[in-house]
Amino acid sequence: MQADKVFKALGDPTRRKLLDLLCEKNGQTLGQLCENLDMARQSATQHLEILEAANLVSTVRRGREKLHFINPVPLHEVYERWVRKFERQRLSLLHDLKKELEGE
Amino acid sequence: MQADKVFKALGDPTRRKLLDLLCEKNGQTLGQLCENLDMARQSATQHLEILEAANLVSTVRRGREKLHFINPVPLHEVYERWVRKFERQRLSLLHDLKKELEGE
DNA sequence: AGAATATGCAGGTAAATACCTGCATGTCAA
DNA sequence: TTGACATGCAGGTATTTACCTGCATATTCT
Repeated sequence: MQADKVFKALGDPTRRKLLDLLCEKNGQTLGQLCENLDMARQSATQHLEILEAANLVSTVRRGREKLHFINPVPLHEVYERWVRKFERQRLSLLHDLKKELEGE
Repeated sequence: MQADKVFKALGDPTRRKLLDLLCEKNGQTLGQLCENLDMARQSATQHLEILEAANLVSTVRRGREKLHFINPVPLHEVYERWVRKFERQRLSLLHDLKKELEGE
């Protein structure tokens, strides 16, 4: 997993919207995705390239079209490494701050 | 939740390291955190400000020191919105791609 | 074949980002 | 009260990012 690419990919509202669009209807072409985006096609292409580099989207060429599919695996890995770790200690981490605010 | 700030905050290795450092020992001062970072103090301050703006870190002033505490809540919210959604459909999303690769 | 369609490639710009140095302020302790 | 220490503030630079326009290539359909 490359946490860096995954988080950077998710750190942009356009790219999160692309994931949501693909979640509604997987396997859309570049053109279909662009219809929902309000930016030039080439800008959308760049966003999709970033999602692909983060392995969050896989593509398949079909004739002159390019189909885009969500790959949920990196999200799961990010969750395992970056969310569960803190989730496990959630209450004790909050307790640390509370104790300090109350004056030790 | 501000997904944008949270993901952008997580999209930098220094900031993820800061979270790991605080996870090992919560409530560290700026100076303590800097000792583990290999960059100027002011650069670390900027990273901590970004984590604080994303609400991933809360601070408490104690005399001339500033203590830093992890706040795990935004991570949990990001998980609920951005991971569980895809996790629920994980197998069907992967199936879409597999089907396409096999030629419909 | 030729026109329409879908995507790729090559730049170019403005704003954001991640660093830095230098100096100022506030706090503690002898 | 003065020196040492912890942090804050101001500004400066190089790189990355998120857009764009214009043109090229590849595929389909008539």
